[in-house]
Amino acid sequence: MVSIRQVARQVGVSTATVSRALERPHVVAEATRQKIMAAVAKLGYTPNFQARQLRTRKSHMILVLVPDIGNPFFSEIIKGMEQVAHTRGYSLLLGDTHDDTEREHHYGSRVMARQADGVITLSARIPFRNARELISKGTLPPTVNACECLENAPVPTVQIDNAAAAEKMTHFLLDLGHRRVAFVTGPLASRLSVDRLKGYRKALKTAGIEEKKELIFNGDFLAESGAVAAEKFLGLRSAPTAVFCSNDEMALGLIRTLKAKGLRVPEDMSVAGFDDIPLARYFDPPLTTILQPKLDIGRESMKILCDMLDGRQPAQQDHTLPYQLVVRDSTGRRRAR
Amino acid sequence: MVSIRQVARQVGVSTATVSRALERPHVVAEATRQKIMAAVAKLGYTPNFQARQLRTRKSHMILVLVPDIGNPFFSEIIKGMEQVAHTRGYSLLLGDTHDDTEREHHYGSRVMARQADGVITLSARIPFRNARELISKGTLPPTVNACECLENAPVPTVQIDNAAAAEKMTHFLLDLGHRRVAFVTGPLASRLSVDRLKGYRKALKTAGIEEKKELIFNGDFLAESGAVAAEKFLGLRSAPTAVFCSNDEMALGLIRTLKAKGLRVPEDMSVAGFDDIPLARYFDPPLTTILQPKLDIGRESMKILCDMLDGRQPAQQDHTLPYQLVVRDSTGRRRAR
DNA sequence: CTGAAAGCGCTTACAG
DNA sequence: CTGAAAGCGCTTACAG
Repeated sequence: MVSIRQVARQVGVSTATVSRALERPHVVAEATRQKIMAAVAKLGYTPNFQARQLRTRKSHMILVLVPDIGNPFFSEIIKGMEQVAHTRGYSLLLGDTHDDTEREHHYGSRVMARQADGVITLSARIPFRNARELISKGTLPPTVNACECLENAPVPTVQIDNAAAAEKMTHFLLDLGHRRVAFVTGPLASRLSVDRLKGYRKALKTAGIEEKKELIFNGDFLAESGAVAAEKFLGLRSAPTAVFCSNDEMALGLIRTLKAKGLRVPEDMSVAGFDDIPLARYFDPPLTTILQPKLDIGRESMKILCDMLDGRQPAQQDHTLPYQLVVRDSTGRRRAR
Repeated sequence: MVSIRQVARQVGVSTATVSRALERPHVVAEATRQKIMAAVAKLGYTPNFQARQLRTRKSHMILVLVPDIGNPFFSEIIKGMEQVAHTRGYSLLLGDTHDDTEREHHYGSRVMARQADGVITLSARIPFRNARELISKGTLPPTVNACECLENAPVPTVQIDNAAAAEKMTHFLLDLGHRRVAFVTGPLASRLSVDRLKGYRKALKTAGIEEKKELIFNGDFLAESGAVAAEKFLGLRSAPTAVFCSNDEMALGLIRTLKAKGLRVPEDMSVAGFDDIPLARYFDPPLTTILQPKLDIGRESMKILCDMLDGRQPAQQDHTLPYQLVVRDSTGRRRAR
């Protein structure tokens, strides 16, 4: 590896001058600068980032913690993060946590070790072992949360209003004449899943419809659990005429089972999803769902973190982005059976 | 930030001893070690990675370059990479290149700057501006390629035999009685897409079937291009009875248009895909496709790179992983019209 | 088993 | 506009 000293020697200047020529070209005499640039090119010099980072005490890396990078919902968000990070001179240190606390702490320690300047997490936990202590001491490293919600923590959060979105979708189904509207939850350990359930409940209440326990199925966001939910709902004495799933994958799994049992969607049962993953419009039937602005969630959370690293604290804690109810063909008016 | 000096001072030993206690505990007297560990805990000391990296000249980071992190095929592969990286003590520096050479070079320069010890790329290019020169000088940083194939470059490649897989699928369709088998390519700038096309052609040739130009559609791996392909094929005087798409998304887009036009799959037209993304089994009909071992591709490529970083060159350049023809319901025997 | 010292490759106040 | 010097926070041969 060629270092700054070799460039300096070649040109006959000090390393300080080489450093300046590279970092703040205008403070160096033009002639000097040109000689330096020529030497840099000739020697194929690339500044050592680690050295620079150590000296400037900045890594220009952002740790991104995701429960499952294979999930298309998350990977879209990360795409948005990368866009902003790139334009602002940061790189992504990616940690797939498998939703495991140990792994979160493992990666979180990289921030403590200054390998990253801050962290954006897509799960509901702060990834530091001694999070409470750090918070009370006011020494929590710059942290932003996307999609989830960290309670009692001074951490900016970027998400849609999950409860309101779920409420809206439920009302939409209700307005279509459905009275027995079932709901498939996500893993209830996550705040976002709970919020969606709340929204569903609130809509029922507003409409004066009694909540039926058997119409709520605890899913896990995987397509297969939608399939299991379908089996269960179909086994009921009185099956629902509409099902609202907490994500698109579960809706897809549910629809598949419905069709396998000879039911038509939406004629025999309406089905709605949540997220609007890229393939949702290609489902058969195309899925009615809640569009989450995935790229924007990624972009906004990264923007906030970068601002924090630049010393600008966000004006507010909660950043609520707009969602959209996308009506496609998987939902329809309730029909007499 | 508390540094190693403060720990040393607290215990009354040198920084060297603290460093040893942390890195090679057995070379330090047990009593000393315990005092040090106590101080570490008390002060909340975390070693500074950047300093360690600079000193040891190892970043323990791997640059992973992906054309589109939002693509579920790629994100599964990255998942596999992360698994191996984590167990071997490496972290992922993620670069989304949008298939853009400039961005590849931007991220590639991070390796030159020692911010990463090596790179795995999922595109067909070596991400260094002066790649040729580096190769001829023998100073190419450790590089591994996954899924694509870098010609004339001393870079290990991990992939399935795309040509053989495509050939097998084509034979499968032919054996079902189809004679007019269409093919939707991926972007032909990529070697892998060309290989699949080659396999398709070879199968036709072996079967003694003349290749028809109008039965080959140049797609781009997006669902929409499958839809466009469907329009085109349906507009032919003599439409194909089977279509083989170079990935699952295009197959899905194609199927949607087919259905919209009133055709049944597979009764009126058989459709096959490639990759076996997680949702492929939930398509309607469930998609016949080539299963690529995505996690294994990720794992294997990371294993090879880590081995290289440990000084172990891989025995061979090409690492060909097994694929699988998965027959589901989107393909069937050719029927008389 | 431990310490003093050198050094990884930069950047930056300070002085001129 | 430029240089000498200090220092970021570690690790490691060397010596004892």
